[in-house]
Amino acid sequence: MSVVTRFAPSPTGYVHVGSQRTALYNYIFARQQGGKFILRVEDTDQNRYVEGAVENLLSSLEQLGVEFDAGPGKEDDKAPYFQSERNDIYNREVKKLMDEGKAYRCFCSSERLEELRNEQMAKKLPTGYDGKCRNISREESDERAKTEKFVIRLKTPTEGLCEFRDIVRRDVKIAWSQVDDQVLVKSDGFPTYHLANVIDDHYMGVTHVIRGEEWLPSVPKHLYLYDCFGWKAPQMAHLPLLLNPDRSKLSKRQGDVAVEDYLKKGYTPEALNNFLALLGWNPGGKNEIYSMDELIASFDINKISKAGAVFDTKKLDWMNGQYIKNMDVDKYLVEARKWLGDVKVKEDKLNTALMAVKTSLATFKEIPEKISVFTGEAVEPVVEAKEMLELDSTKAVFEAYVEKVSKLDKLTVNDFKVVMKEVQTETGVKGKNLWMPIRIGLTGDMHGPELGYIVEYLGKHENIKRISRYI
RNA sequence: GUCCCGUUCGUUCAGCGGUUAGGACUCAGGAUUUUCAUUCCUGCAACAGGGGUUCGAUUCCCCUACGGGAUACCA
Repeated sequence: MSVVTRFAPSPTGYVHVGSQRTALYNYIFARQQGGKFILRVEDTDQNRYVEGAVENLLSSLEQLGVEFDAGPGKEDDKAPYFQSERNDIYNREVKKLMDEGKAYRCFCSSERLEELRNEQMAKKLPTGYDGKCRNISREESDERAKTEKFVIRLKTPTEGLCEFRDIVRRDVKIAWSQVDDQVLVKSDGFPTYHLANVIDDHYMGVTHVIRGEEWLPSVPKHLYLYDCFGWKAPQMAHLPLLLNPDRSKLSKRQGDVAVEDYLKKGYTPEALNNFLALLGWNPGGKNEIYSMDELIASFDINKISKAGAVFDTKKLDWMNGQYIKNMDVDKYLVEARKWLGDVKVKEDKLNTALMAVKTSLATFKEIPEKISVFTGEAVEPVVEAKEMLELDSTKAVFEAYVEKVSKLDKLTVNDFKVVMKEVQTETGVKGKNLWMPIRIGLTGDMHGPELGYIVEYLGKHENIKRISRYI
């Protein structure tokens, strides 16, 4: 049977990087197995509706190149892909459960439930529904349903052990006594995650459920539901969580968690995917840079690690820098131009300036700062730089430099090289004492991109003007 | 409280009964470069603790500690 995986986020308004990794693993595994990857929107919680969230979700996935084969906008015979539009299916299936006595209406108030929980906690007992409405007769239940609010609960086993195999966790055992009579249908008539998830996965033909570790304790409920329906359960793979530097669950409070945040900070989709894919799994070997195709080729679902991984952006920075350095020149130039911000650069010299900083970027967002050496005025030299300017040799270099440059019509990178050669011959100064004063004289700074680029960018007159100040 | 899951350098990932415990990032030092960056080389740095099993445990089992998750009419 062909593999079908799915990414099933609830539309919260942004894509969490942890979700992105889950989506990535589902996508990669499906592609590798020659299977199908589907996107399903889990929007059964009416209270959590966020305007524009679906558009945002779709756009984030598209930007990162995680392409689904079926989903919103790509409907097929399994559609709809919004859970909020599938209520007929859920109702139909729940009725079966009710008729077979595997689910029941519960009329308990939320106040009673809360009280119950507090009592159980106080007595150091496991918390959970006590089954008060479990044995109400169908007749009485039907009657009360006409006037009272209710939810529908699953009648889960009360004793024994639920044992199952997880691709990541291997063998897991959970006692049924720990499993609550899960609410399947809320009082507003919408299904809970547990119900909708199982029904959808079944009807959509999902073969592998790859999702976050937070779902592991719910697996018995899901397995039992498959059982009640007489369906074959998919294989499960519960991924380790992404963590904050203090090892708590990665959260907004301790930094950016949305994919779009990182895109806005100038990280490339390729680097972000590469980085995320290697958090929890690694093909081994020296190389850490993998294109999507390479990830698909080398991914091994059986080698996903069990422990949570800290989302440390240091490595992301390095990785992103690698992607920028190795980026095709044309692509780089197009992308880099989007990040100029307020910096005003002469159009005819823009490419020169951008190429000069290509190898020094960690993210695109650094571009304005990095190319400001071209566009800005010279900064005030630091002490060490000033000392350099006061050297006797510097005076000779500057005079010779101005003299040579004055004779030229224009000043290109190559002209500059020739000039420097001549200055060196004439003054006898070479090495650091030759080059550094020119750099400082022009920019005021001791560091920066290759001098030739700067010289060419500034042009003949500006060169003369800036150097002359120190003669 | 109860249950589940986890624990190898600071971070990340290898290792799957016998290894000088390996790679990558970070950091430090060096080489190259007119500077910074790049690139290259070198170095620092880890098996949470305690019991077993075994001729031999980082690898298998148990306990403890620590961390995380779940415990919702949220997903």
